[in-house]
Amino acid sequence: MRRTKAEAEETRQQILLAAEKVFYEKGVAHASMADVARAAGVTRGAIYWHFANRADLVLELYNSLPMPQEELIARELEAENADVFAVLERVGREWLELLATDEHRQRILSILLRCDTSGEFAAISERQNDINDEHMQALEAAFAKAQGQGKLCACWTPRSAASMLRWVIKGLCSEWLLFGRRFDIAIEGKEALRRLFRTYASHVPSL
Amino acid sequence: MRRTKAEAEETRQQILLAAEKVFYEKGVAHASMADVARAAGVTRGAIYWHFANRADLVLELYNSLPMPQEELIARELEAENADVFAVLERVGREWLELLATDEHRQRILSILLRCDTSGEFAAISERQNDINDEHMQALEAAFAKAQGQGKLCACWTPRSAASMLRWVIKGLCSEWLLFGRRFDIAIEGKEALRRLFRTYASHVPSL
DNA sequence: AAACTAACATACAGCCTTGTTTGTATGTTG
DNA sequence: CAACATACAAACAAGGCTGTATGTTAGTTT
Repeated sequence: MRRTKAEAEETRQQILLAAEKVFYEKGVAHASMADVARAAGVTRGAIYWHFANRADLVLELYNSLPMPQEELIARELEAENADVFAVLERVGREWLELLATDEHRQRILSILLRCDTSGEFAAISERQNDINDEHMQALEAAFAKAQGQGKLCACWTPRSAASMLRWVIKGLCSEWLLFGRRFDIAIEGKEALRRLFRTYASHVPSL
Repeated sequence: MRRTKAEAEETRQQILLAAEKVFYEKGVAHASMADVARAAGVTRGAIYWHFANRADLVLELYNSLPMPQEELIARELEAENADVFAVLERVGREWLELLATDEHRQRILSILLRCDTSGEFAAISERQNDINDEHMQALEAAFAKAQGQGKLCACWTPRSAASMLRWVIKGLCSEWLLFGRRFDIAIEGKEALRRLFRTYASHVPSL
């Protein structure tokens, strides 16, 4: 039963939604394509028409997440007298708020966190790694700029500051997502960021 | 071919070692019992004799990890004039060093991190959660003690300090384990702990 | 030394999955 | 309005995996 292009796109979205639900509940590894198909109200044929295989389906799930405007942030940080800490803290806060309010993002990130990165999903894992590397470079550059402005406390290096920020956010998010979301990530995260950036700026003797 | 008890225990250990290797390389979900058996030089029969199923095997892998002496630490912290920060920092450092030097621990923790916590492995996940909760309680109590001694900077609460410590360590470990161990966790972790505990102690105005 | 049992190996049944292929009805295009 | 391509459904083939049941050998007990 040939459908119009719009209808086809609709079923594609349905499949993605169903995959999100099923993979989140049963785990990527233990959910079959038939499970997804049932949840989407189609047959496996439809899934294999729109997606090459399960790995591709997960990848598209990942791609369906709108990513924060990195170029915009980069431009903000490039400004001559940019307040690096203020920008970074705000971006971090926005990211946490985005995660806190977008349930799709929560589920998809949970799926990716729990999904076995070896084997068929290696590609996804590698892409995340690449993105991570870029982020770290950008972060380190930003902190270096702050250091040049004399704003970074002497006990931090750009690298150590960037690493610490990344570790805290990563720990925070994984704890929240995998641990039943037993605290308010927006609030606690905001406080943690506040404290962290305060220590970046405070004037404590170097190590 | 009936073996003596000692020999049986030996094959049990062989199976555990093989499981560690295979699960680490292929991921728990995609490795079959036959894979493990082959790697151990036995048949699946031997595995099913020693372990109930795959989940049990993973659980025993987890149990094979010697855990740090929590009671000993607790007693140290209970001392009237205990230097809480010094103890906590040392314990954190020791934990990172233990992880850095013990490859079995690295592989097993990697397996657990990447293993799908829903479904058959829910039990393991719950146990980790319980342990986590205990740790958090102990940490919070320790920081509360430090606060009582007037050593905790006013901008921290016992809870926020404990959370931050946990997030940093968790972020640090997952980054290192899942990310190809591309930095020296003992050194960088030591530095991060140093900076973190310095901020706990430093006298910065409250939030 | 006979009876028993621990420690496996081997064989079996059956399910579930994946990927593909075929069929088909319906849009879409010239 | 053909001819073709699209968007699926349905059927198929093949294999892998799990759990168990059974077989077998060698310690162990009495």
